[in-house]
Amino acid sequence: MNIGQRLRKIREERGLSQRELASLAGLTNGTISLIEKNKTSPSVASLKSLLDAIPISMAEFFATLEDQETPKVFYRKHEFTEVSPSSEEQVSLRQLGNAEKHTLQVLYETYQPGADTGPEWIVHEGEEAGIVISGEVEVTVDGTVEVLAAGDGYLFDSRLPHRFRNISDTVCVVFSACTPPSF
Amino acid sequence: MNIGQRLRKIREERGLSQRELASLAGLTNGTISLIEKNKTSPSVASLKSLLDAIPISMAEFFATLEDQETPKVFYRKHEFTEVSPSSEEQVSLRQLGNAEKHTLQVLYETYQPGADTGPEWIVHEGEEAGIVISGEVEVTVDGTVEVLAAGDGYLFDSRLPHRFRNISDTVCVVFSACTPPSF
DNA sequence: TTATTGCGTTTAATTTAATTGTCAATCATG
DNA sequence: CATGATTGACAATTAAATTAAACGCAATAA
Repeated sequence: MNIGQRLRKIREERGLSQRELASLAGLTNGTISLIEKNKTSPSVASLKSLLDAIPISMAEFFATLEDQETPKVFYRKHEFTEVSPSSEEQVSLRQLGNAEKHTLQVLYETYQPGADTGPEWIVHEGEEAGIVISGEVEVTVDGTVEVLAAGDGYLFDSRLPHRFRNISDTVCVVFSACTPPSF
Repeated sequence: MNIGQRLRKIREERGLSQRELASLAGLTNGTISLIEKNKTSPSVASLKSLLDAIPISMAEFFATLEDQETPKVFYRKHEFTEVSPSSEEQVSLRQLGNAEKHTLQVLYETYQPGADTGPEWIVHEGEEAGIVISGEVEVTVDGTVEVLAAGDGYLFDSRLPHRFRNISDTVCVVFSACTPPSF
Protein backbone atom coordinates (compact mmCIF):
# COMPACT_ATOMS: atom_id res chain seq x y z
CA MET A 1 0.00 0.00 0.00
CA ASN A 2 2.60 2.52 1.09
CA ILE A 3 0.28 5.10 2.56
CA GLY A 4 3.29 6.89 4.01
CA GLN A 5 5.05 7.56 0.75
CA ARG A 6 1.89 8.83 -0.89
CA LEU A 7 1.03 11.11 2.01
CA ARG A 8 4.52 12.56 2.10
CA LYS A 9 4.47 13.16 -1.63
CA ILE A 10 1.25 15.16 -1.68
CA ARG A 11 2.14 16.97 1.52
CA GLU A 12 5.44 18.14 0.04
CA GLU A 13 3.73 19.05 -3.24
CA ARG A 14 1.62 21.51 -1.27
CA GLY A 15 4.71 22.83 0.47
CA LEU A 16 3.46 21.84 3.90
CA SER A 17 5.67 20.79 6.79
CA GLN A 18 4.61 17.93 9.04
CA ARG A 19 3.87 20.45 11.75
CA GLU A 20 1.77 22.69 9.51
CA LEU A 21 -0.30 19.81 8.24
CA ALA A 22 -0.61 18.47 11.76
CA SER A 23 -2.08 21.69 13.08
CA LEU A 24 -4.48 21.95 10.13
CA ALA A 25 -5.62 18.38 10.67
CA GLY A 26 -5.79 18.53 14.44
CA LEU A 27 -3.10 15.90 14.88
CA THR A 28 0.56 16.06 15.88
CA ASN A 29 3.73 16.16 13.81
CA GLY A 30 4.91 12.99 15.50
CA THR A 31 1.89 11.12 14.22
CA ILE A 32 2.52 12.29 10.69
CA SER A 33 6.14 11.27 10.95
CA LEU A 34 5.12 7.76 12.01
CA ILE A 35 2.52 7.46 9.27
CA GLU A 36 4.88 8.68 6.56
CA LYS A 37 7.50 6.18 7.64
CA ASN A 38 4.85 3.44 7.61
CA LYS A 39 5.53 2.71 11.24
CA THR A 40 1.83 2.85 11.99
CA SER A 41 -1.40 2.37 10.10
CA PRO A 42 -3.54 5.43 10.78
CA SER A 43 -7.20 5.09 11.61
CA VAL A 44 -9.53 6.01 8.80
CA ALA A 45 -10.62 8.98 10.90
CA SER A 46 -7.06 10.25 11.26
CA LEU A 47 -6.31 9.82 7.59
CA LYS A 48 -9.50 11.64 6.69
CA SER A 49 -8.48 14.58 8.90
CA LEU A 50 -5.18 14.76 7.09
CA LEU A 51 -6.71 14.54 3.63
CA ASP A 52 -9.38 17.11 4.46
CA ALA A 53 -6.66 19.51 5.52
CA ILE A 54 -4.66 19.09 2.33
CA PRO A 55 -7.38 18.84 0.82
CA ILE A 56 -7.90 15.71 -1.24
CA SER A 57 -10.65 13.12 -1.12
CA MET A 58 -10.22 9.60 0.19
CA ALA A 59 -11.25 8.20 -3.18
CA GLU A 60 -8.63 10.26 -4.98
CA PHE A 61 -5.99 9.37 -2.46
CA PHE A 62 -6.52 5.65 -2.89
CA ALA A 63 -7.31 5.80 -6.61
CA THR A 64 -3.87 6.98 -7.64
CA LEU A 65 -2.33 4.94 -4.87
CA GLU A 66 -3.87 1.73 -6.09
CA ASP A 67 -3.16 2.57 -9.73
CA GLN A 68 0.51 2.99 -9.04
CA GLU A 69 0.63 -0.22 -7.11
CA THR A 70 2.93 -2.79 -8.62
CA PRO A 71 1.03 -6.04 -8.97
CA LYS A 72 1.74 -8.50 -6.21
CA VAL A 73 3.99 -11.31 -7.33
CA PHE A 74 5.19 -13.15 -4.25
CA TYR A 75 3.08 -14.71 -1.55
CA ARG A 76 4.10 -16.09 1.80
CA LYS A 77 2.55 -19.22 3.21
CA HIS A 78 0.15 -17.35 5.47
CA GLU A 79 -0.97 -15.05 2.64
CA PHE A 80 -2.91 -17.78 0.89
CA THR A 81 -6.61 -17.14 1.42
CA GLU A 82 -9.00 -19.88 2.43
CA VAL A 83 -11.76 -20.10 -0.18
CA SER A 84 -13.51 -23.37 0.58
CA PRO A 85 -17.20 -23.07 1.44
CA SER A 86 -17.47 -22.66 5.20
CA SER A 87 -19.73 -25.72 5.36
CA GLU A 88 -16.88 -27.93 4.12
CA GLU A 89 -14.74 -28.83 7.11
CA GLN A 90 -12.95 -31.67 5.43
CA VAL A 91 -11.56 -29.78 2.46
CA SER A 92 -9.31 -26.75 2.71
CA LEU A 93 -8.72 -24.71 -0.44
CA ARG A 94 -6.04 -22.07 0.04
CA GLN A 95 -5.85 -19.73 -2.92
CA LEU A 96 -2.82 -17.89 -4.21
CA GLY A 97 -3.63 -14.18 -4.69
CA ASN A 98 -6.98 -12.75 -5.68
CA ALA A 99 -8.38 -14.90 -8.46
CA GLU A 100 -10.74 -12.14 -9.59
CA LYS A 101 -7.77 -10.16 -10.83
CA HIS A 102 -6.18 -13.00 -12.77
CA THR A 103 -7.03 -15.57 -15.40
CA LEU A 104 -5.27 -18.24 -13.41
CA GLN A 105 -6.48 -19.65 -10.13
CA VAL A 106 -3.97 -21.52 -8.04
CA LEU A 107 -4.98 -23.57 -5.02
CA TYR A 108 -3.23 -25.41 -2.24
CA GLU A 109 -5.76 -28.08 -1.35
CA THR A 110 -5.86 -30.18 1.80
CA TYR A 111 -8.15 -33.19 2.01
CA GLN A 112 -8.73 -34.72 5.43
CA PRO A 113 -9.29 -38.50 5.54
CA GLY A 114 -12.80 -39.12 4.24
CA ALA A 115 -13.04 -35.74 2.55
CA ASP A 116 -15.24 -35.74 -0.54
CA THR A 117 -16.24 -33.03 -3.00
CA GLY A 118 -19.18 -35.18 -4.10
CA PRO A 119 -21.64 -36.66 -4.45
CA GLU A 120 -22.82 -33.92 -6.90
CA TRP A 121 -20.42 -33.59 -9.80
CA ILE A 122 -18.40 -30.46 -10.20
CA VAL A 123 -18.78 -28.84 -13.62
CA HIS A 124 -17.48 -25.45 -14.78
CA GLU A 125 -15.72 -23.66 -17.62
CA GLY A 126 -12.00 -23.97 -18.37
CA GLU A 127 -9.24 -26.43 -17.70
CA GLU A 128 -7.67 -27.56 -14.51
CA ALA A 129 -4.55 -29.43 -13.48
CA GLY A 130 -2.91 -30.51 -10.28
CA ILE A 131 -0.21 -32.54 -8.68
CA VAL A 132 -0.37 -34.54 -5.47
CA ILE A 133 2.15 -33.29 -2.93
CA SER A 134 1.54 -35.86 -0.22
CA GLY A 135 -0.95 -38.57 0.66
CA GLU A 136 -3.37 -40.11 -1.81
CA VAL A 137 -6.56 -38.93 -3.47
CA GLU A 138 -9.14 -40.64 -5.64
CA VAL A 139 -10.01 -38.53 -8.66
CA THR A 140 -12.99 -39.22 -10.87
CA VAL A 141 -13.27 -37.46 -14.23
CA ASP A 142 -16.13 -38.21 -16.60
CA GLY A 143 -16.60 -41.63 -15.11
CA THR A 144 -12.94 -42.66 -15.03
CA VAL A 145 -11.58 -43.27 -11.53
CA GLU A 146 -7.89 -43.13 -10.55
CA VAL A 147 -6.09 -43.04 -7.23
CA LEU A 148 -3.19 -40.60 -7.35
CA ALA A 149 -0.25 -40.60 -4.94
CA ALA A 150 2.51 -38.10 -4.23
CA GLY A 151 4.07 -36.99 -7.52
CA ASP A 152 1.08 -37.98 -9.65
CA GLY A 153 -0.95 -35.34 -11.45
CA TYR A 154 -4.04 -34.66 -13.56
CA LEU A 155 -5.15 -32.31 -16.34
CA PHE A 156 -8.63 -32.16 -17.83
CA ASP A 157 -11.39 -30.00 -19.26
CA SER A 158 -13.39 -28.69 -16.31
CA ARG A 159 -16.65 -29.13 -18.20
CA LEU A 160 -16.27 -32.88 -17.64
CA PRO A 161 -18.00 -33.81 -14.38
CA HIS A 162 -15.38 -34.47 -11.70
CA ARG A 163 -14.93 -35.32 -8.06
CA PHE A 164 -12.17 -35.66 -5.49
CA ARG A 165 -12.16 -38.05 -2.53
CA ASN A 166 -9.60 -38.90 0.10
CA ILE A 167 -10.28 -42.59 0.74
CA SER A 168 -7.03 -43.10 2.66
CA ASP A 169 -6.44 -42.60 6.37
CA THR A 170 -3.87 -39.81 5.98
CA VAL A 171 -4.17 -36.17 4.98
CA CYS A 172 -3.73 -35.49 1.28
CA VAL A 173 -2.27 -32.29 -0.13
CA VAL A 174 -2.78 -31.30 -3.76
CA PHE A 175 -1.44 -28.31 -5.60
CA SER A 176 -3.73 -27.27 -8.43
CA ALA A 177 -4.22 -24.66 -11.11
CA CYS A 178 -7.38 -23.71 -12.98
CA THR A 179 -8.13 -21.30 -15.80
CA PRO A 180 -10.25 -19.28 -15.85
CA PRO A 181 -10.97 -19.05 -12.11
CA SER A 182 -14.25 -20.79 -11.31
CA PHE A 183 -15.05 -19.00 -8.03
CA MET B 1 -18.43 9.56 6.66
CA ASN B 2 -20.37 6.56 7.96
CA ILE B 3 -17.88 3.85 7.17
CA GLY B 4 -19.95 1.44 9.22
CA GLN B 5 -23.13 1.74 7.20
CA ARG B 6 -21.26 1.34 3.94
CA LEU B 7 -19.32 -1.69 5.11
CA ARG B 8 -22.45 -3.38 6.40
CA LYS B 9 -24.26 -2.71 3.15
CA ILE B 10 -21.66 -4.30 0.90
CA ARG B 11 -21.07 -7.15 3.34
CA GLU B 12 -24.75 -8.02 3.35
CA GLU B 13 -24.92 -7.67 -0.42
CA ARG B 14 -22.36 -10.47 -0.64
CA GLY B 15 -24.34 -12.53 1.84
CA LEU B 16 -21.49 -12.66 4.35
CA SER B 17 -21.94 -12.81 8.10
CA GLN B 18 -19.68 -10.77 10.34
CA ARG B 19 -17.95 -13.99 11.38
CA GLU B 20 -17.39 -15.16 7.81
CA LEU B 21 -15.93 -11.85 6.73
CA ALA B 22 -13.83 -11.72 9.87
CA SER B 23 -12.21 -15.06 9.18
CA LEU B 24 -11.57 -14.11 5.54
CA ALA B 25 -10.00 -10.82 6.58
CA GLY B 26 -8.07 -12.18 9.52
CA LEU B 27 -9.95 -10.07 12.06
CA THR B 28 -12.63 -10.88 14.62
CA ASN B 29 -16.39 -10.61 14.42
CA GLY B 30 -16.41 -8.24 17.37
CA THR B 31 -14.21 -5.80 15.52
CA ILE B 32 -16.55 -5.81 12.54
CA SER B 33 -19.51 -5.22 14.81
CA LEU B 34 -17.81 -2.19 16.35
CA ILE B 35 -16.80 -0.79 12.96
CA GLU B 36 -20.26 -1.24 11.49
CA LYS B 37 -21.81 0.55 14.44
CA ASN B 38 -19.28 3.35 14.05
CA LYS B 39 -18.05 2.79 17.57
CA THR B 40 -14.48 2.72 16.33
CA SER B 41 -12.55 4.03 13.36
CA PRO B 42 -10.64 1.12 11.86
CA SER B 43 -7.02 1.49 10.90
CA VAL B 44 -6.41 1.76 7.20
CA ALA B 45 -4.70 -1.62 7.37
CA SER B 46 -7.74 -3.25 8.96
CA LEU B 47 -10.14 -1.67 6.51
CA LYS B 48 -7.96 -2.84 3.63
CA SER B 49 -8.03 -6.40 4.96
CA LEU B 50 -11.80 -6.27 5.04
CA LEU B 51 -12.14 -4.79 1.56
CA ASP B 52 -9.63 -7.25 0.10
CA ALA B 53 -11.70 -10.09 1.51
CA ILE B 54 -14.96 -8.82 0.05
CA PRO B 55 -13.29 -7.84 -2.41
CA ILE B 56 -13.56 -4.18 -3.33
CA SER B 57 -10.88 -1.55 -3.74
CA MET B 58 -10.31 1.30 -1.32
CA ALA B 59 -10.92 3.82 -4.09
CA GLU B 60 -14.26 2.24 -4.94
CA PHE B 61 -15.25 2.04 -1.30
CA PHE B 62 -14.66 5.72 -0.71
CA ALA B 63 -15.80 6.87 -4.14
CA THR B 64 -19.41 5.85 -3.71
CA LEU B 65 -19.20 6.71 -0.02
CA GLU B 66 -18.15 10.27 -0.72
CA ASP B 67 -20.59 10.65 -3.61
CA GLN B 68 -23.52 9.77 -1.41
CA GLU B 69 -22.42 12.21 1.22
CA THR B 70 -24.88 14.98 1.84
CA PRO B 71 -23.09 18.32 1.73
CA LYS B 72 -22.34 19.70 5.16
CA VAL B 73 -24.69 22.50 6.13
CA PHE B 74 -24.30 23.11 9.84
CA TYR B 75 -21.14 23.94 11.71
CA ARG B 76 -20.49 24.05 15.41
CA LYS B 77 -18.32 26.72 16.98
CA HIS B 78 -15.26 24.48 17.19
CA GLU B 79 -15.65 23.34 13.58
CA PHE B 80 -14.54 26.69 12.17
CA THR B 81 -11.03 26.31 10.80
CA GLU B 82 -8.31 28.81 11.55
CA VAL B 83 -6.99 30.16 8.24
CA SER B 84 -4.91 33.17 9.22
CA PRO B 85 -1.25 32.98 8.24
CA SER B 86 0.64 31.40 11.11
CA SER B 87 2.88 34.45 11.29
CA GLU B 88 -0.07 36.63 12.28
CA GLU B 89 -0.64 36.29 16.00
CA GLN B 90 -2.82 39.35 16.34
CA VAL B 91 -5.49 38.39 13.84
CA SER B 92 -7.56 35.23 13.96
CA LEU B 93 -9.59 34.28 10.92
CA ARG B 94 -11.90 31.37 11.56
CA GLN B 95 -13.50 30.10 8.38
CA LEU B 96 -16.88 28.43 7.99
CA GLY B 97 -16.54 25.20 6.00
CA ASN B 98 -14.07 24.52 3.23
CA ALA B 99 -13.93 27.62 1.02
CA GLU B 100 -12.49 25.64 -1.88
CA LYS B 101 -15.80 23.86 -2.27
CA HIS B 102 -17.92 27.00 -2.24
CA THR B 103 -18.20 30.36 -3.96
CA LEU B 104 -18.76 32.06 -0.63
CA GLN B 105 -16.16 32.46 2.07
CA VAL B 106 -17.38 33.27 5.53
CA LEU B 107 -15.02 34.31 8.32
CA TYR B 108 -15.28 34.93 12.02
CA GLU B 109 -12.47 37.44 12.58
CA THR B 110 -10.90 38.38 15.88
CA TYR B 111 -8.58 41.39 16.11
CA GLN B 112 -6.47 41.76 19.22
CA PRO B 113 -5.73 45.34 20.36
CA GLY B 114 -3.12 46.75 17.99
CA ALA B 115 -3.83 44.13 15.31
CA ASP B 116 -3.23 45.38 11.77
CA THR B 117 -3.57 43.74 8.36
CA GLY B 118 -1.29 46.43 6.89
CA PRO B 119 0.86 48.16 6.05
CA GLU B 120 0.67 46.54 2.58
CA TRP B 121 -2.78 46.93 1.08
CA ILE B 122 -4.94 43.89 0.56
CA VAL B 123 -6.19 43.53 -3.01
CA HIS B 124 -8.01 40.59 -4.59
CA GLU B 125 -10.95 39.64 -6.80
CA GLY B 126 -14.57 39.79 -5.72
CA GLU B 127 -16.66 41.58 -3.15
CA GLU B 128 -16.60 41.46 0.59
CA ALA B 129 -18.84 42.55 3.41
CA GLY B 130 -18.87 42.35 7.17
CA ILE B 131 -20.48 43.45 10.37
CA VAL B 132 -18.80 44.29 13.66
CA ILE B 133 -19.99 42.01 16.45
CA SER B 134 -18.12 43.60 19.32
CA GLY B 135 -15.35 46.14 19.91
CA GLU B 136 -14.20 48.65 17.33
CA VAL B 137 -12.15 48.43 14.15
CA GLU B 138 -10.69 51.01 11.80
CA VAL B 139 -11.35 50.11 8.19
CA THR B 140 -9.61 51.77 5.28
CA VAL B 141 -10.95 51.26 1.75
CA ASP B 142 -9.40 53.01 -1.24
CA GLY B 143 -8.13 55.80 1.00
CA THR B 144 -11.32 56.35 2.97
CA VAL B 145 -10.98 55.65 6.70
CA GLU B 146 -13.83 54.80 9.07
CA VAL B 147 -14.00 53.44 12.60
CA LEU B 148 -16.78 50.89 12.93
CA ALA B 149 -18.34 49.80 16.22
CA ALA B 150 -20.65 46.92 17.16
CA GLY B 151 -23.55 46.78 14.73
CA ASP B 152 -21.77 48.74 11.97
CA GLY B 153 -20.88 47.06 8.68
CA TYR B 154 -19.08 47.43 5.36
CA LEU B 155 -19.44 46.24 1.74
CA PHE B 156 -16.97 46.94 -1.05
CA ASP B 157 -15.24 45.66 -4.18
CA SER B 158 -12.22 43.69 -3.00
CA ARG B 159 -10.10 45.07 -5.86
CA LEU B 160 -10.00 48.36 -3.94
CA PRO B 161 -6.97 48.34 -1.64
CA HIS B 162 -8.11 47.83 1.95
CA ARG B 163 -6.83 47.40 5.48
CA PHE B 164 -8.17 46.59 8.95
CA ARG B 165 -6.75 47.87 12.23
CA ASN B 166 -7.85 47.54 15.82
CA ILE B 167 -6.76 50.85 17.31
CA SER B 168 -8.79 50.36 20.49
CA ASP B 169 -7.71 48.60 23.67
CA THR B 170 -10.32 45.84 23.51
CA VAL B 171 -10.69 42.79 21.32
CA CYS B 172 -12.75 43.32 18.18
CA VAL B 173 -14.84 40.64 16.55
CA VAL B 174 -16.04 40.92 12.96
CA PHE B 175 -18.21 38.59 10.98
CA SER B 176 -17.46 38.78 7.26
CA ALA B 177 -18.34 37.25 3.92
CA CYS B 178 -16.40 37.29 0.67
CA THR B 179 -17.09 36.01 -2.82
CA PRO B 180 -15.29 34.35 -4.46
CA PRO B 181 -13.03 33.00 -1.71
CA SER B 182 -9.66 34.72 -1.86
CA PHE B 183 -7.56 32.04 -0.11
C1' DT C 1 -39.68 -28.39 26.26
C1' DT C 2 -34.55 -28.60 25.64
C1' DA C 3 -30.67 -28.49 23.23
C1' DT C 4 -28.23 -26.60 19.24
C1' DT C 5 -26.68 -23.52 15.85
C1' DG C 6 -25.78 -19.06 13.98
C1' DC C 7 -26.40 -14.30 14.34
C1' DG C 8 -24.86 -9.45 16.13
C1' DT C 9 -23.55 -7.23 20.30
C1' DT C 10 -21.01 -6.12 24.49
C1' DT C 11 -17.23 -6.19 27.98
C1' DA C 12 -12.52 -6.66 29.92
C1' DA C 13 -7.88 -7.50 28.57
C1' DT C 14 -4.46 -6.75 25.27
C1' DT C 15 -2.27 -4.70 21.52
C1' DT C 16 -1.57 -0.77 18.75
C1' DA C 17 -2.04 4.03 17.42
C1' DA C 18 -1.45 8.77 18.89
C1' DT C 19 0.40 12.34 21.95
C1' DT C 20 3.82 14.63 24.44
C1' DG C 21 8.17 16.18 25.12
C1' DT C 22 12.78 16.08 23.45
C1' DC C 23 16.57 15.54 20.35
C1' DA C 24 20.07 16.51 16.55
C1' DA C 25 20.34 18.43 12.00
C1' DT C 26 19.50 22.16 8.93
C1' DC C 27 19.03 26.83 7.59
C1' DA C 28 18.71 31.57 7.92
C1' DT C 29 20.12 36.23 10.27
C1' DG C 30 22.66 39.39 12.70
C1' DC D 1 30.28 31.98 14.41
C1' DA D 2 26.33 32.26 17.75
C1' DT D 3 21.60 32.36 17.95
C1' DG D 4 16.97 31.46 17.09
C1' DA D 5 13.76 29.14 14.32
C1' DT D 6 12.23 25.08 11.77
C1' DT D 7 12.66 20.62 10.25
C1' DG D 8 11.86 15.32 10.84
C1' DA D 9 12.72 11.61 14.06
C1' DC D 10 12.46 9.15 18.41
C1' DA D 11 11.28 7.35 23.49
C1' DA D 12 7.94 7.31 26.94
C1' DT D 13 3.28 7.98 28.09
C1' DT D 14 -1.71 8.21 27.08
C1' DA D 15 -5.61 7.13 24.32
C1' DA D 16 -7.87 4.14 21.24
C1' DA D 17 -8.41 0.07 18.32
C1' DT D 18 -8.54 -4.87 18.47
C1' DT D 19 -8.98 -9.29 20.61
C1' DA D 20 -11.05 -13.06 23.07
C1' DA D 21 -14.73 -14.45 25.56
C1' DA D 22 -19.26 -14.24 27.01
C1' DC D 23 -24.01 -12.63 26.30
C1' DG D 24 -28.81 -12.45 24.48
C1' DC D 25 -31.69 -13.45 20.82
C1' DA D 26 -34.05 -16.01 17.16
C1' DA D 27 -34.60 -20.07 14.31
C1' DT D 28 -34.45 -25.06 13.97
C1' DA D 29 -34.51 -29.67 15.28
C1' DA D 30 -34.60 -33.50 18.71
